[in-house]
Amino acid sequence: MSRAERRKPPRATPCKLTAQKKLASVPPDILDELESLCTARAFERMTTIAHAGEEHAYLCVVRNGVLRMQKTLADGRQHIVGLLFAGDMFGRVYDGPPAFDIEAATDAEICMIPMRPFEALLQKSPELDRIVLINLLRDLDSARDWLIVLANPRIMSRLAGFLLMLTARDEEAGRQLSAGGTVSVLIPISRVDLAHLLGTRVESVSRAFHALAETGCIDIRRPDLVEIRDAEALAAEAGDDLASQNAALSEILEKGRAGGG
Amino acid sequence: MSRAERRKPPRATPCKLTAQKKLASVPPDILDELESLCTARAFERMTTIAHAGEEHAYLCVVRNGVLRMQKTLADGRQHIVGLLFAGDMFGRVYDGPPAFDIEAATDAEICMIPMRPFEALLQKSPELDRIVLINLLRDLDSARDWLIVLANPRIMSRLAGFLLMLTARDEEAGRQLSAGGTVSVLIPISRVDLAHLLGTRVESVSRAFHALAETGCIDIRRPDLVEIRDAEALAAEAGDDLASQNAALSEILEKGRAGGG
DNA sequence: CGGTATTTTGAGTATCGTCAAGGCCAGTGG
DNA sequence: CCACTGGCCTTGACGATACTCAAAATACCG
Repeated sequence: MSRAERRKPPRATPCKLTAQKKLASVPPDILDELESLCTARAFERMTTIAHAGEEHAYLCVVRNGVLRMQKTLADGRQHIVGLLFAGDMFGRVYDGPPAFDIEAATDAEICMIPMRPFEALLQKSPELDRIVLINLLRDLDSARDWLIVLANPRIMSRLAGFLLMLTARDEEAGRQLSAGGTVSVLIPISRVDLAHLLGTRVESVSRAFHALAETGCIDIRRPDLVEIRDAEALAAEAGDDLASQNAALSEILEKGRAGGG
Repeated sequence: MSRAERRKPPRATPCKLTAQKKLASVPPDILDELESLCTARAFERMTTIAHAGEEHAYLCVVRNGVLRMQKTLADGRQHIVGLLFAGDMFGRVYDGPPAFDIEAATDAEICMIPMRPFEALLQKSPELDRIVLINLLRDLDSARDWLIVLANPRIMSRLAGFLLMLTARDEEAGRQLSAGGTVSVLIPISRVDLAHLLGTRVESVSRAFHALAETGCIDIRRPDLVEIRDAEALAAEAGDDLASQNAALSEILEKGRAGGG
């Protein structure tokens, strides 16, 4: 079923873009045009949303769920270079085909706007253009965050970095942590995918999880659900440079230090 | 001396931006305005060009030399997240302060355009805006290339990937390789920096260099100058996914395969 | 020519990758 | 309702690789 849905995305419904606070600065008339162009579509887990080498026909905004950007190698192995969460955009305006596939890591809903009309709108609205540009800058920062995480020689440290970045993405989690409490993080991808993302093997990922649990940093509730018990220890394990470098993350740790002792 | 020059860049000279083929599609009148705003400045090796946390006052284009983007950690260690070569742009339009320092890895000349007037020009010229946008997309691809290189578990493979990306950046080198010949690549950063970039230690980098020399992939002329003897073997070592994924690189290898046997 | 920074080499230890087997969970079919 | 099956996660053992510490060799600069 999911394979058959690849080329014809299912369940097109109108989409309320006004909910996206990212788009707050866009003038109402442009926003109206955007909404008329935009359809929300649901994708099942494991379905491919965009293929590497095929020009993006849509500019997309993730409404909910998690997407993964990946390169599928000749031998069938997959290499993940990033994850996309709610609010993230993708689709390369003005440019040629992408180098990566986009797949739904979980069931996901996506706002899709046909590319050509979107580009036309981009030229009409400097505000919208700015948002796209700033969004790209954020993506770049995010990719460089990943570089720092991956540059860490120890797998356990890389996993710590991953967990922190996952937490930083989620405002809700941030609030709970800064209240001095613990927070549960849902890990949206399998161990295999996580291994690809961290540049290692499944077994090492598993061992790293349990090593972090051993030191009291985390508590493994389910394979895909961990509780952050000591965010600071986790940050220390990740190398601390990560925390000092990521604004959202350092804010969380800062608050946690003040509130939770 | 070099420390003193940090805040007041030396030797401001007018700058011919028409030479940048990237800017070919910009209308002449806009280009004139750009050139009147732009001054070229020379930076000595090791001098800081932009500080993390300080908003960029200039949009910059590298004329020659190599720059490194890095995070300086609390304990003084430095972590490199990318290199900038001739033609590369940096400076975040519309956005807040950057998370990384920019330092000259070699002596370098840089075109600097004051940010506010540049942003004004950006709103006047959709062509210029597009160029900035597409440039960002390229940076993003480049960062993701790095992710794939860094995800490789073996240091020797990461070094192979680094050398190939270095070669792919340099059109001259590409041409020589595609003629079936060998090509010498100047490594613009020290072993320590390279170790930081590859997420490992100096000793391992050194060993990896000599391991690649042992297998005949490269020839070490000087510590900072290696000759690529077998680009294909290097690509195989780097994992091949890198080559298939990077357009410039695969083109070079393609030509080399056809021309040099 | 001497002093310094960088690179290289060596030995020992920790970590990770590989191969193999076992356990847990959900979905399937009796 | 229960046994079976397949996918995913975990654990164990062993060899390969990389990190740490220490020291020597080389290149660079005045």
